Amino acid sequence: MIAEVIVEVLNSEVDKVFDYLIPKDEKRDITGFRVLVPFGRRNVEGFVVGIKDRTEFDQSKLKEISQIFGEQAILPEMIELASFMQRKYNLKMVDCLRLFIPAQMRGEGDRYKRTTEYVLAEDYLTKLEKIGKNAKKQLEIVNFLKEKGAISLKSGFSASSIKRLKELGIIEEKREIALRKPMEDVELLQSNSRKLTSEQALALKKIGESGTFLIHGVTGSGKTEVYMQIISREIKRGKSAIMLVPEISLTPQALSQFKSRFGETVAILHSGLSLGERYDEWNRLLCGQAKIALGARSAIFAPLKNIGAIIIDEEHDGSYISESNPRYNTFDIAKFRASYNNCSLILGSATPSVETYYKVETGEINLIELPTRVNKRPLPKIEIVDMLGEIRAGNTTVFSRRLISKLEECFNNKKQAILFLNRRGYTSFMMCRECGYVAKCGDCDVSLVYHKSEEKLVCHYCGKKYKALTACPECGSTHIRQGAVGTENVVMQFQKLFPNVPVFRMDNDTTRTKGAHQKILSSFGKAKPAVLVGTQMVAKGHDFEDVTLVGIIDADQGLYQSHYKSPERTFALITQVAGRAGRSQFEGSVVLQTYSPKKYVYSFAANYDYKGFYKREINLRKATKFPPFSTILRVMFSGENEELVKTQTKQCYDQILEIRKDYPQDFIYLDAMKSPISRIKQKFRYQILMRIKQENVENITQMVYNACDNARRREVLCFVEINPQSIS
DNA sequence: AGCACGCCGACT
DNA sequence: GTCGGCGTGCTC
Repeated sequence: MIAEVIVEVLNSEVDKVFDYLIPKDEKRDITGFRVLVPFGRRNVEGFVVGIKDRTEFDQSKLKEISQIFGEQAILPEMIELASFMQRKYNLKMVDCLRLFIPAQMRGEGDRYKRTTEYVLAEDYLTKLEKIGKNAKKQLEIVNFLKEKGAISLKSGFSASSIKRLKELGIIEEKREIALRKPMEDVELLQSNSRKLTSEQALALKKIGESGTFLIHGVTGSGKTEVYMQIISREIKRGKSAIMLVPEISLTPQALSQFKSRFGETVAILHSGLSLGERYDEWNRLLCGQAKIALGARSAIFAPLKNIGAIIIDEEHDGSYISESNPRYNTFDIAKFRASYNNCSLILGSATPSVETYYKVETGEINLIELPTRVNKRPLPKIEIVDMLGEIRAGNTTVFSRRLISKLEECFNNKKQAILFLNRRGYTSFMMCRECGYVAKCGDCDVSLVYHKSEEKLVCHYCGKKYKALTACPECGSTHIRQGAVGTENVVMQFQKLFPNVPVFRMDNDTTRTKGAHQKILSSFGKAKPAVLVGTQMVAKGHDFEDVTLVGIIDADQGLYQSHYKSPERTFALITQVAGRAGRSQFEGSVVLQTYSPKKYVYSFAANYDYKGFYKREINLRKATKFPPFSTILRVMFSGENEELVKTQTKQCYDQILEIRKDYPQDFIYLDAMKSPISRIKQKFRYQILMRIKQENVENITQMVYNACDNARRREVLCFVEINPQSIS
C-alpha cells in the first residue's frame, strides 16, 4: 500500500503530496498519522493524508516510511479542513495541519509528565538476604513498602538507598503517566445550573441541533448561563462541544466557572498554559476523557469528534481573525466544522459585528435576543463630556471636571472605579518643538513611545528599546512636546489628584509575566476604594461588585484609524467597558470623554442603541460599497531589499491589472502602494489593495492567489489578507 | 528549507 | 586548467 504524505519542511515551497510505501507489517489504517520519511538525503516528519494502492509516480523510486508515530493521528475531518483552508486562504497544507497538533508534539515520543514510583518486586523475599548488614535504611524502605505499597523519590528516603535496592532487584521502578491539571489551584466558584429566566429558556429552546444562531444579549443578560446549558444538553446527548472566547476574556474567574460546572469534562486551551499542560489538555480531548474544549481562537481546532455545538462568545472580537501565518477567520472554520459535524453554531455578543448582523437580515443566521438583564437593573448611565470644553475652561489634565467629581463621589462611598484608555506607555510620541524632530525606531517606520517607568523609548512594533530623550538629538533643544497620553501617564496624573487611593495598572506591560493579570485583578478586588487603569483588557472577563464608575479617558482613540470598522469597534468597546460598572445592586455610571462629542457613535453608544447604530452603519457600508457589500483583498509584500519588494509588487500588480481587464465590473477599487507603515523590523512593506464585488469574489480571489504565486520570489514574503483588520 | 546541479569569472 | 560564486530546480 502507498501513503500520501505531506512533508513538514518549514517555510518552504514544498507543498505537494508525496507518495511513500507503507511498511508491509503495518496493518492499521494510518491516515492522519504522523510519520518519519526519508526526504532527499534527510529524514523529515510528515502527515499521512491518504492511502491508495497505485501511484502515478515511478513505483521503483518510492521510498518506504521509516517510522510511524502511533498515538498521534489527526482526525479525517482535520485533513478535509486543512485542504479547505488551503483553498480558501491560499495557505500551505503543512501550515494548516500543524495547527491541529500542539507544537511540542513534534518529534519522537510523547511529552507526558510521568511519576516515578518504586514498588516491591514480586520475588523480593528471595533477594532480601542480599541487603548488607549495615544497610538499615534499605530494610526500613522494604518494611515501609510492605505496608504502603509504593514510594516515590520524594518520600524522604535517600536516593542512594533506593538505587541500591533497585540494583539488587528487590524493588522495581514503576512509571506512570500523570496528567498535569492546569487551574487545579484555582478556587472553584460555586456554579450550579441556575434557573433560567423566561427569555433565556426561550433562547435555549430556539437553538436547534443544527444551523447558525446569533444570541444578541445586552451585558448582564446571562448569555454565559445559556451557553453552559447548551453545552450540558449536548453532553447529555453524548456529544462534545467547543466554546471560544477572546484571549483576554480567559481569566481564571471565567475558567473556574466552567471547571466547577463541568469538572473533568472540560479541557482548557489557551496561550497561558505551559507547553506540557497544553499537550495534556489536548490529549484528554483526543482520547475522549474531556468533551468540552474551552479556549481562545485556536481551540476551534480541538481534536473532538461528534461535536454537538460550537459557541463563539463575543463574536465581534478582532482576536478571532488570525493575523499571522496561517491567516484564517475563525468563523469560516467554525462554519466548516459545524457543517461537517452537522451541529449548531452559536455566536454571542452584546454588539455583534455589522457583517454578522447583516447575515441575520439576509436570513443566513437565526437571531435570538436577550434584551433584559438578569438582575433587572438598568444599564449604567453614560455621560458624554466634551474635552475641548475642558481645555477652554483651562483644564489641561486628562480628567474632566465631571470625571473628577464622579471619582470623588465614588471614593467617598468606598467604591471602585475603572479608567479605560486604549494606549499604553506614557506618551505616544516625542517631538522637538524647535526643529520638529520625532524619535523614530531605526528598524520600523513608526514613532517611539515613551515609557516612563523604565525610562525608555519603546517601539510598539518590534519591541526595540532606546534611551529616553532629555534633549533633541538634532538641535539640542530641551523643548520636547509630548504626544497623546498613555496608561502610565494616567496613573501618574491620577496619583497627583488622589494620593491616597491605590492605583492598579493593567496593560501589556504589567501583565507580561504568567499570573500577573490575575494578581493585579485580585489585589484590585480587595482594595476599597481603588482604581484600575488599563487598556482593553480591563473591559473583559471580570466582574467586580464594587465598581460603580467607569471613565473612558479618550474614546476617540480608535476612530483615528481610518478603517471602515473603527466606528463599530468603538461602539463595542464603549459598551463593553461601560458594562463593568454597576454589576451588583449599586448603581453604576460611566463618563465618556471625547473631543468630538457630536459623533454619531457616541450618542448611539450612550443610549445602548445597537440597532440604531447598526442601521446607520449598514447604510453607510452599502453606499460606500464596503463589507459586507464587497470584500477587501490586500496583498502584502515584505522584505529587507526594498528594490526587490517593489519590483515584485509591480509584477503582481500588473497581473492583477490583467485580471481586471477580463472582469472590469468586479473591481470597485484597485491600487498598489507603500504600506502606511512602510517598514517593520527592517523589512520594507508594499501592498496592493482592492475591493471586489461580492458576486464573483471567490473566483477573483483565486486569480489573485495565482498572481501572487506567480510573482513569488525568494527573499520577499507575500501573502493575501481577506478583509484585513488593519491596513497599516 | 536543504542540497545538488550547472554555468561563468579569477586563482594555486 | 580548476575553485567557487549563487541562480534554478528537485525532493516520493
